[in-house]
Amino acid sequence: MSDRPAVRRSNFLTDIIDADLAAGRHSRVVTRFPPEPNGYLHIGHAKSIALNFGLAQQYGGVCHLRMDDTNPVTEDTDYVESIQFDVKWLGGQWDGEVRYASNYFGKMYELAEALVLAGKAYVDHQTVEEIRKNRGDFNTAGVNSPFRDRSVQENLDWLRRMKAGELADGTCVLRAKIDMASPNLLMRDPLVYRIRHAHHHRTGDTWCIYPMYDYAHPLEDALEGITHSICTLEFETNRELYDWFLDQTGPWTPRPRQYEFARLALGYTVMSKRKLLQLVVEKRVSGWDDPRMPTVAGMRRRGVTPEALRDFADLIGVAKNNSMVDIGKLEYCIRQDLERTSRRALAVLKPLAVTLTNWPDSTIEQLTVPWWPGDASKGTRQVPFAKHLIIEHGDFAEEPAADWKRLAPGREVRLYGAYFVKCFGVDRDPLTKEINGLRCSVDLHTKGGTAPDGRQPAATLHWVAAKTALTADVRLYDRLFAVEQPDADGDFLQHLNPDSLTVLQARLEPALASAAPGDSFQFVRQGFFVADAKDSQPGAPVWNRTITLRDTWAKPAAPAKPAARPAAEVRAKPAAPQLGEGHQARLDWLEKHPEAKELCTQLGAEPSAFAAFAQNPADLEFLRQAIAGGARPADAFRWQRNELAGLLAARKTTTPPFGGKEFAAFVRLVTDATITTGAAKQLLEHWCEHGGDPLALVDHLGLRRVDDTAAIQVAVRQVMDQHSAEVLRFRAGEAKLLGVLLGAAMRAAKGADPQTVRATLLQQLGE
RNA sequence: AGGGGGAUCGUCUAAUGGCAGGACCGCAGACUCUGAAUCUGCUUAUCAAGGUUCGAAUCCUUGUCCCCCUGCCA
Repeated sequence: MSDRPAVRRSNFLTDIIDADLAAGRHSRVVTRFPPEPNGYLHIGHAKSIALNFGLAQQYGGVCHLRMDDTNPVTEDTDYVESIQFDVKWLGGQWDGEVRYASNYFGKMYELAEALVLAGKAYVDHQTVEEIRKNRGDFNTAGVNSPFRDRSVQENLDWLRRMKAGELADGTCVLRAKIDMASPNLLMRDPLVYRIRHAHHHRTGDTWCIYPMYDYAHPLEDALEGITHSICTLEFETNRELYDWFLDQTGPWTPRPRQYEFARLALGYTVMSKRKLLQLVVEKRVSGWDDPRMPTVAGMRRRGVTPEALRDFADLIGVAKNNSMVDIGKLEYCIRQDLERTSRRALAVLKPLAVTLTNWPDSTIEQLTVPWWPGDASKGTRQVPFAKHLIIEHGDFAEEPAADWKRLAPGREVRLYGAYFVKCFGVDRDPLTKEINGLRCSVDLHTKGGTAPDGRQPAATLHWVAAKTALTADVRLYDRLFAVEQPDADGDFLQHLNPDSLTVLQARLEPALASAAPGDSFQFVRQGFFVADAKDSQPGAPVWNRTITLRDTWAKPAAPAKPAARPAAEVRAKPAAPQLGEGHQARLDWLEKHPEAKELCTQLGAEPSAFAAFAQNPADLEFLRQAIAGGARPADAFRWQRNELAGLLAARKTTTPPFGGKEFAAFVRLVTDATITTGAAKQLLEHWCEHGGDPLALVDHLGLRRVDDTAAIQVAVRQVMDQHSAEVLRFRAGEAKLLGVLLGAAMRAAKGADPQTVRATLLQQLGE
């Protein structure tokens, strides 16, 4: 995607892909970016684009660009164009042609008929309200539709009439027959097709029924051979349905899997399409590409580069945490890129006239100034210097503060690329008394900015010559919203930043007249500016400020930092264990189950914790069998609860691949000291994965306990030799390195007792 | 209430039972023809309580807090 050295990104998705590749589930990675063509792409999409295209690139796979155009009433060809443009601009290179969900309408319909034939879908004539009402809610199961048990033939007839256009919008829908009592509301007979007599931007009037997202999306993925279907967190609940539809229509090779990551939330802006649209419609901004908008088009016009956006995506990473990204990170990426790519130019935003009293009236000197500071080889331009100059109003103070470095009465400064000047007089408007001009002298021996005597002024100022300076519109943009979370409460519009746009008539050095639309410059000491691509005229660019320079001196614009959490408040939190109502309920449960209670007493287990465990009948029975099999009760309980449970959870199951009796044999291995605890964990993991006989596995895996102290000493010695640096540091006082050394020693002295190894290590370390 | 997710410096994110790391921000200094950039250094974190383990951010238990799900949108 870019020519930068490929960085190895590591996140939960690369972990999954690594595992898939290692296990041979896929031989190559196919991802997709599936926007709905009903709006402009924004920076959140840019994150998704970087992710999907980046993952494909990182693994040598491909990424598809697919328009998810299943709802004809909101979608449009114009959006299709802008989306393609933006994706390309961001550097996304999709595999083959642009794809469209609508390309698969025929296949999707065939599969829907197959669903009906298989008795897995039915046509429902309930009204919208009835469907909603009968779906139930979080606490109550839904009720079956009266049309749920229609015959296959009847369903097929109705479906074909829907497709044939015989029915008006809303007459009926096709629903999947799943489970109206599912705790996941999406599984309560979700809609598959609805009737929409609407013109589709691609299929025209061919169809009058359109598939719903939950049905269409998995099929689009499967049909395209997508391996990893990556979407945002709010679709987690939809995954069960995604899998259901694929299971009912498959088998598919490859079989796509859906994974979810946290969408981007950025401070001082809004990201929802609805709110962005509202800003446009209500003319709070000039359009989708207003430079203050977080849209890709807006940022492009603002002067943000695709490189900056990609760097930003890399910087913020990918995870499942709901997070709010500090907008400063975006600003950092923008500055960092522009810093190394932009030419430097002189422009004065708020003018203050300067007259050089010792400069000849009519002399205009052309100074040659490099576009890149300190590197004339990359190009120079002529900058005229004359008697009447303009400097930045804010660069002069009549009564300077103690740390003031700029111009003041009696002080000398350097003019960028030109001469040293010294102020000796201030002119005022006779009426307002405001300063309207400075009288200065110029040191003619400092041409180019260096003094023969080597003196260095405290400041270097930007400037232009009054007579030759261009006058141009410069638009100063700031954050669109005044608060970090505009949509946290109430109406987000009330948080609009009234100062998000300021238009100035600025004075520019003449060379800037030839800037092409889209050209970026750093206006020295001001910020990065781009010639607007829309409003610039040939020879007369209009400028947008992309971003200011970082300013560590005067920081009025810096947002107040949220105060650090007061430590006292943290400590004030009650340290006492909080026992919820579940605690008492579990104790009550134990009272009602004397057998379990007796077992609990026998184990010496904490009653509430044991009850929580014992409330699962399968787990309790497993434990009973283990005890019956001869395992010491407390050990059986501990190993089952602390170790086995975790291993099973990691394998997404609850039933172990062996019975309680076999488990007892395993537990006895530890109790009778045939193997150490550490070895037992290894054994258990292997056993869960591959099955077999635990006793045989002990020798097969070489886990039998080793008590040979001589062998342990050799192993420890070896480890110390291999980790001499750590040993040195440990001896120098870094006690935490004992863990590293001990870990290595444990692995070397396989099967040895940890205490013995530890003692041996400590002893040798002390020598 | 039910279901699905999540909790690590102020912010974002690593560490897959063995040295809590990086980046942004901030602070201090150096350098500077941009109070920028660059360079150097520094401050700051495992939601809580128990348990398992030689060793826990990581495994187990119980809590706490946050997000998502009841469109014929995607």
